[in-house]
Amino acid sequence: MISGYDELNEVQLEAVKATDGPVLILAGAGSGKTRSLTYRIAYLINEKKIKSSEILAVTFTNKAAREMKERVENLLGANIASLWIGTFHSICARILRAESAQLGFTSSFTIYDSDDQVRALKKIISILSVPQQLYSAKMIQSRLSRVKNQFLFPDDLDSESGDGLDEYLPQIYREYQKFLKENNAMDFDDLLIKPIELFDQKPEIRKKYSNKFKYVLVDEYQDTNRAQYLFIKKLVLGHRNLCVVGDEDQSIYGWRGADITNILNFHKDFNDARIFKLEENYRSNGNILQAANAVVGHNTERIGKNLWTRRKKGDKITVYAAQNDMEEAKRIVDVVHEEMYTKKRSFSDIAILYRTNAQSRVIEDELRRNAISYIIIGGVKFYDRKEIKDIVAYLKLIVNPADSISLKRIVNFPLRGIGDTTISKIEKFAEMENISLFNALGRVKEISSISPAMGGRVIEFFNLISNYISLKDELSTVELASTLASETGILHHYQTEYDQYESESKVANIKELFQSIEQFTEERIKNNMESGLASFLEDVSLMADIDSWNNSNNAVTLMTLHAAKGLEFPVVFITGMEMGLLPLQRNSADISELEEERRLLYVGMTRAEENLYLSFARSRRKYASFVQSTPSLFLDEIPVDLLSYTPASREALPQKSNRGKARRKKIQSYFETSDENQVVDDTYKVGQDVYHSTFGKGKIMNLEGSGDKMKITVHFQDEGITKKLIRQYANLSPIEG
DNA sequence: CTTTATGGTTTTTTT
DNA sequence: AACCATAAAG
Repeated sequence: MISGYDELNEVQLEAVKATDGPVLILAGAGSGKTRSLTYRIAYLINEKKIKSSEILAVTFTNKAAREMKERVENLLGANIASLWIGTFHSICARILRAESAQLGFTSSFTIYDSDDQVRALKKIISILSVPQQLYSAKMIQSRLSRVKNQFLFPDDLDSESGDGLDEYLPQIYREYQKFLKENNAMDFDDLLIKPIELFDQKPEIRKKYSNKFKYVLVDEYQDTNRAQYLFIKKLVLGHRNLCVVGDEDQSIYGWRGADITNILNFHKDFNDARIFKLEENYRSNGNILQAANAVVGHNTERIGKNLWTRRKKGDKITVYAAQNDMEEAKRIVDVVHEEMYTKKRSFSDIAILYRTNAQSRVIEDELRRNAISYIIIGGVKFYDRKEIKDIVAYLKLIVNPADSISLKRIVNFPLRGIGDTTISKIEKFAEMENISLFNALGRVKEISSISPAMGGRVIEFFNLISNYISLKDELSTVELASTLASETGILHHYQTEYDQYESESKVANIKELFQSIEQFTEERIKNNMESGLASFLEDVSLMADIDSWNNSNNAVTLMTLHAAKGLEFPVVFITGMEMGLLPLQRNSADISELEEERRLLYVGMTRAEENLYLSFARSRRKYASFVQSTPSLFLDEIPVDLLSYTPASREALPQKSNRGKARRKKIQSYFETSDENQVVDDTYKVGQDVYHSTFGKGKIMNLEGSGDKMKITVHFQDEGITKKLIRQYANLSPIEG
């Protein structure tokens, strides 16, 4: 018997012991969800004598997986290396590596990130001659990803309905999948889809995994999408030992295809499911919890729960109204100092949250000026930096020579005098010969339109990579990476091609990469796991920013509200509480999107243990100019007696409005009256004459959309051209008469 | 054929 | 302000 079950409350203990059959744990914020899950795994192993290799636990981040594993090991006092625990993506990747041959891939397939996807799509779009002006590759990528997350295939798509892109989508989808297969690559979405396909096509493989994983646990179930749902459903077919944990109020990934109905309808899928509600919050002071409850209580898409705490009420929530974003940042710094001196906080007790990454800049500047150390999660990811991606692309090509996206990324970097034209010729040749682009490089001499001099350069590159391919099993990953960086001249390039400051930071990043490879290898070897180059690359692809964060750094943490999920801090700032920002403008018109914005705020508020500071700015720099804004309607949803306004802000807050219809009307009117574009909207009509500074006089042919993003098609007589312009940037002026 | 300059376009959240 | 695609220069 493991000790410590007295750490659990009654409901938690019941939930831990309900091991067999479907179980839904509705766990409010700070209700000891992780603790319950941890004990449940320990209980299965220790009391029910289930082997750790027979348990599958799915978490939302790799960091959560690592922490949970450590906690279970501490409870058991034993190593549980054979427990499968990780994100959907990493678990699926692991299955796919093992079964890749069944799907016509090799086990060293490459995982394409969204940048790679866009590059691939660009190529396909040009081949299929999809009107590029109308649909950017980026837009198509997100559309396609959404479709794939819903486990839809080209044939499932209705090419007639919706906008013009639907006409092309099935075709793009087919070509894109074909391209991926030729490159021995899968994208993020394939990682989820392919296992399901495999389970459907080969029932014996489904059974194999079903039998292996006798107990399945899924955390953050409210953020699963359809593909993830199907994967789990097929996996537990037969034994049905499935335990899902989630909180519908914390569902914040709808935009990524997460389907809140997965959790709302769990009891319909499994009608004998036992449901446990964890409603006691151990994290936040009373006032904070009450405020958070009040906010999320305005939502309709919820099961509903009554989250309560025995903790003291604590301080009121401070609301600060700043003139502009700089002042907001200054105020944050003041309060950070105040918290440190009066309450003896350390930097690591403090988190500053915001809706969009762009907001961090001003705050960072102010923190730096005041010598407050901070770490920032998100923004430009470490592995997304150019200098890192370049080296990683070399490594990817070495592991998987079929990967033409990585090849094209580096074939002329550092500059080798091999340009686009040459590559297109080789690509054409590869297609004709039905060989990979890499193999075509080796046969460049057979292409008559390429000069011998040029061919020589190509061969040199081909030999370079071939050499590394044969070396890859002899050298360790670090050795490979560092030799590569100096031999190819990448290091030299970054040392010389930039100004000193930039150059130093880029070189430092490259060194950091080497270090993290070493760290990874050590860690993996220690745990008796796959440690080679391929596994490092997979780790890199599936790594989230939060995964490498640890709170032991003595620094203030800056991150988006999304990234804050699952974390807790004594002191939390939520900044930019303005209409248009939180809720974000484009997510405010649709009621269910507005509700997701509200949940996002709820997630942020419930991160705070003792002190919560909310702030907004009346004016904020956006792009290159200042925009005025009004306070977020969400502020209005917090009972006034829980708030303490900084003096200046009281008059800036909206009047408390009536409940019900009046309030909803108010939400709408915010967008009707406060959006000044609406007022200007009748400036532009079809047929209207306009003037443009570069194109001269023109006539409006068509209008699409509204507001800043309105697309205006104008025919310019003088130039004899027709252009589609976005209002925000177009700088058109109407001509009277 | 490659490199550089110019001008047009663009920011939501992320595995 | 920064990034990308295309056009002109080398």
